[in-house]
Amino acid sequence: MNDQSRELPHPPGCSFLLTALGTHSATRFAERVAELDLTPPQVGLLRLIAASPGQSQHAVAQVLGLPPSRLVGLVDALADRGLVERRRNPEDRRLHALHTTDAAEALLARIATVGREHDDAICRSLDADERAQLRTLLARIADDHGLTPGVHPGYRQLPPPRAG
Amino acid sequence: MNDQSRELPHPPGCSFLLTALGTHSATRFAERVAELDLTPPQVGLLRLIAASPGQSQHAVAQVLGLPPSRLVGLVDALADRGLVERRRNPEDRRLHALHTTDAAEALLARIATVGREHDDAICRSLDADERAQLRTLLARIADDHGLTPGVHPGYRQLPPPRAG
DNA sequence: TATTGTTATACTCTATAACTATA
DNA sequence: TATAGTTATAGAGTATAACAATA
Repeated sequence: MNDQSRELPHPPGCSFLLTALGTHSATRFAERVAELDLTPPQVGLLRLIAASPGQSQHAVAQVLGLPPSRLVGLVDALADRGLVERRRNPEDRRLHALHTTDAAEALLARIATVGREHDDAICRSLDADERAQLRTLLARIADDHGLTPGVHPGYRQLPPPRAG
Repeated sequence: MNDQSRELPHPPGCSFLLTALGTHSATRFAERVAELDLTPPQVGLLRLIAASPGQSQHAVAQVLGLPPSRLVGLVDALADRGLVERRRNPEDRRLHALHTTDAAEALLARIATVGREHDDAICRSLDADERAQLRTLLARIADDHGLTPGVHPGYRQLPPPRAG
């Protein structure tokens, strides 16, 4: 019988706080972009295409770390709404270069606003100095673990390449 | 045509780093506990039962923020391995009090070790002072957002009660 | 009639593998 | 034969709702 109550470790380590807050932040962000009729993976893809237009689906899939077959549905959803278009490369008709459309501009601006609002909501208990401190510490960890800046690691099923 | 390449916001805000690192940390932790044949939800449940034995499934479900029906499968898996047992309350036979078994002790110790190793791996690029700083900042945010200490918010489908 | 726990069902997300077209 | 993209299929995870036992 193990009936005496034990404490959960307190204070918890950084990693548990990171996991818990990361989940919380991701959930809140998903709620916000849902009001733009977008899912977080769609947002990440749209922003990536806007930042590096003209890449093939294969190339984009590799950057995000997901199988090309999964990209099809994501691109379809954005293309059906006129936010993204596939352009066949006449020199190699197998390739579909991905581009955002003019219609995506307004939405990208709203996404940027939502992102800032989300950031403010998450960090509202920290002053400017503390936020800068936090960014510095988190960026150090992210770099140490080889995370690609600006790319959410949640797409990939396999670990990112280890940083040297 | 929107062909000129634009930068992703750099440096990113705290919230994106939090989301990305939280996902990364969660994935790595899942890999570690998989070697103990456990999933992260099972680990959270086992640790909760060990910390507060004797609670009903209903009560545990409420703490974790998941539907009671989901708890059934989680408890079943742990009970089948002899780590947890359901004890009927003779005064109200509807209630199943949850307890860890003696056999769970060794596993809980290994979970604690794995947790420390995971924490060290995540934070290895920070010195002791920096880790303390990070914990302080993250704990402030977690408290501000009403996260229950020691409870992963990823079980629940609805937001935790907002902090006053 | 209300509550605890369980079972049945359906839905979402995603990976794998087969397939088409181009090279 | 190899590659880009697509479609088909299956599996994991989870919520909802119906159900059984107990109060």
